[in-house]
Amino acid sequence: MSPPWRQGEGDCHFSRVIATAMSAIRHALNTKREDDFAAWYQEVISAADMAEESGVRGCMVIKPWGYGIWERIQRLMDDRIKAAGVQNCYFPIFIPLANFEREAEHVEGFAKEMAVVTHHRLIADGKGGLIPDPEAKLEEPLVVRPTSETIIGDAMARWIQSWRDLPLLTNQWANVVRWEMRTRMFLRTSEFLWQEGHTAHATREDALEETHRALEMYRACAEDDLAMPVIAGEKPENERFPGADETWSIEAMMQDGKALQAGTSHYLGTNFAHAAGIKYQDKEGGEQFCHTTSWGVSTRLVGGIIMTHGDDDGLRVPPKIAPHQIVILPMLRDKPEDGAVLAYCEEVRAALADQSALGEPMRVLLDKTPGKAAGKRWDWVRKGAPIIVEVGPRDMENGKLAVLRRDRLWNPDNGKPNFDFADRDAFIGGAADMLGEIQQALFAEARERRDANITRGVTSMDEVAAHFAEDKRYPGWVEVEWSKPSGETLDKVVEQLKALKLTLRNVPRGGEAASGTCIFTGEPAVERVLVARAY
RNA sequence: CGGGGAGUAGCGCAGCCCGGUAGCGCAUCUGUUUUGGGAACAGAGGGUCGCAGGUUCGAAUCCUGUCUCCCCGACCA
Repeated sequence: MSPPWRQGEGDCHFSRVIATAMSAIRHALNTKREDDFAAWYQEVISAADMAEESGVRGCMVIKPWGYGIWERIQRLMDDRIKAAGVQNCYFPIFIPLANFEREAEHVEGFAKEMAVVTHHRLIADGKGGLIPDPEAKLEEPLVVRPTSETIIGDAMARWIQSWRDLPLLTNQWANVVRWEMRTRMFLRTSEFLWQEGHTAHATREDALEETHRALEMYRACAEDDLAMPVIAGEKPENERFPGADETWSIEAMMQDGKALQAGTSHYLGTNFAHAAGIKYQDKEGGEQFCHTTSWGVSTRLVGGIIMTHGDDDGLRVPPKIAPHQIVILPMLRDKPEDGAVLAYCEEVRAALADQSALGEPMRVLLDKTPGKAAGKRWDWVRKGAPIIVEVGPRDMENGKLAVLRRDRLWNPDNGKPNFDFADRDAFIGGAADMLGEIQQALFAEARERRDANITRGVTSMDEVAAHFAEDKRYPGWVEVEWSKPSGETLDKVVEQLKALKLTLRNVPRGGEAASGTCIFTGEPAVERVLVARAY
């Protein structure tokens, strides 16, 4: 089976490059996806200058290009959150230990990966170092938030008295800490950045509606903003958030065929309401517990973008989330005409920046840093700027520009960068459309790849095992019918799958009804569930 | 947290077994010649060899501890 990134591309540009000129192409990265996907992923992060190691286990320094992408995601997501009537708040990073003890499943889920603050002062150890002062031990340890249900639940209990106070719709942008055993940049770090929405409602119906609204918001953001196709659906019981009655997710397919849980939305029932005393008086004067929800997406999305859109030349950033959508590189030669070239570039920059693309002011960078344009070009290719424009003295004289689209980097005929020597005004006039096209092209490519790699109609565990056999490097996902077992029966299913390094992803929302028998239990199937290797 | 691998200049690595002036390629800086598409040549700068102890006249090299990263597993909304 060929790698997923070669599938679903038909006779498109990239395939022809592969066929005709691959050997001639000198890629901007050293590692190819096909040779070592994990090493390639890390190389993209360093080559695109997105993040670096920090010296603290599992924690990273997010550099301007990586953080700029996160800021774009934040901006677009925050707009969607606010449009839904949710208000931003900020809650403390330190949570009293006692808060966590209230919800039994929640404790169990997070206890093993908690950072705990036990002292509030340091003291000299007599050997030139510092130690926590034994005299300054906290009466009650504070945990560094791994999520904020408990502390926000406290606030909700204070803020809600009447049915008139509902629904209460809050969100916070914050960092959280989970002491992970094994970390990977962006995908699983000990500290990460996210948003967590927390809402309280009068009824189960209202809370479920909010759970689904958030899920749909995530689907729309992933697909329309990040150009990352996802499958929205409900998580099986064993994958639920600790303390949730229902957990829903969006699952994205990475180029190596693995699934990435890219966002979750939980219906928490009245579990946290009981734990924190979130109650309201209804219209009849009776006391009721609130139904709550929580939902979040994190910097993990940046990892998802890398593994969805990256190629053997680095990252490709969808225009909607690119910090710079167009980068202009003047060809400077330490000659008198340099000034005129720069002025010409500045005119082009200003003309572009004056316009809108994809509903926002166009983000254009004139890169004046010293150095040859040809060298800087590859830096921007690795970073994945959607459009790179190079301008030399002769372009200036002729009113032209050399335009390079990152999604069509190579000329299939000669294996060289696929420059289009465009008329200046025509390019300026068409730039917004071109950015829209790139956004669409990246999404279409990823969606075709995903669709080509979901296998349906698998009716036995033997078939599943064969499908995910060792020699198949890119098996993608499999959808099977099952009886939705729970408890110990489900545990056995999970164990069976684990032996094949497989996990249950989700039951796609609005999927076809099941008609056959469960491949795990042999009982009549009730729904279809996705099975895949996962990050 | 268990097993394995690694940490030497910004990046990629050699040197370690067998202790004796810290090296190579790329990148950077300077100069010259070039230059419409990832320039060539010459010269130069840059390293407490992850950190802390120990052995030794002498440690990148040997020993102990520790931190961090990678791979496999366990774990992981």
